Amino acid sequence: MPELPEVETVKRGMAQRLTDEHIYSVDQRAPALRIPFPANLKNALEGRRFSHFGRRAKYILACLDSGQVLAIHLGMSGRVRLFDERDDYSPGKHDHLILQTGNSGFALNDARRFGMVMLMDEKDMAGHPSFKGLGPEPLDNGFSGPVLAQALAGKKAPVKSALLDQRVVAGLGNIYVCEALYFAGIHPERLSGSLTETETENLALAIKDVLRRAIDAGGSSLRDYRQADGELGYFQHQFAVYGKAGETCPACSGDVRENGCIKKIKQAGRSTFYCPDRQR
DNA sequence: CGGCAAACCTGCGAGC
DNA sequence: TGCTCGCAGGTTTGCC
Repeated sequence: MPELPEVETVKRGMAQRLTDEHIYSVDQRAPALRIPFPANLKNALEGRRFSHFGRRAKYILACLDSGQVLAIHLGMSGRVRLFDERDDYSPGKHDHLILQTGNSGFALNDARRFGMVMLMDEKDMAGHPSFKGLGPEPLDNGFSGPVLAQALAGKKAPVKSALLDQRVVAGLGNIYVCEALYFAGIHPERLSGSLTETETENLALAIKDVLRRAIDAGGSSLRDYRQADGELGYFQHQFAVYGKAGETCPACSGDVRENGCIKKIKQAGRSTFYCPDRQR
């Protein structure tokens, strides 16, 4: 399900609910998701307190008072179901990990089991294989047109594929790459290295803008903490091109045409949606 | 080295 | 109604 905005929304829901909560039980109901659960998970968690929550790329970082971090990746179908009454939760299908705290708790639900749960010392995180090669956080000040241009320079892959590469920029997925390219007016098949300075500037701005708007939409759907489960928030109803093949994009909506402008193609095995008239 | 397809797994909607 | 097919928001591996 989740790309950066959804993961950020889930993280905020968890932070709101679980910060300073003490963990008193860990129920691991499957041996593994995409990778095995950490062998010492129960021991490492029980009795600890959640000190704070963070996010890096699409990983939720649940930080413990022990100095360790529980890093959760939701894969394609992962959800975090928060609950608020102690012992008030009966496991459902695909609930693979259930964690109870004094006043709350959550179940990690993942039908496809593409998700991951890892445990590491906070101080070792930066060097961990899953984090070492990650590119900049797109919403950080350090991410800009020139930084993006640098990362794309010399790459032969189409810009669409390059933006999915977490080493170029962290946290984007198929949906928001399509949306950002649309708002930047850049054709997804353009070669990465061929973008002008103006185009990389516009692209960096479009990435920041579309992510911010999606997080805002997710945040607005968060008034009920139960919606902190990794589903696309209301923003999915605001996609300009993603999933809209054959429909008309917002910029073309004033034009008279028989068929919608939005096309769907495959790039590196992934669907790309774009408007040939507005993306060059 | 870079880029791409395949694999990991289940659920869902479309079409017959 | 029920079956089969194709497709799905991610990451990693292994092959060219």
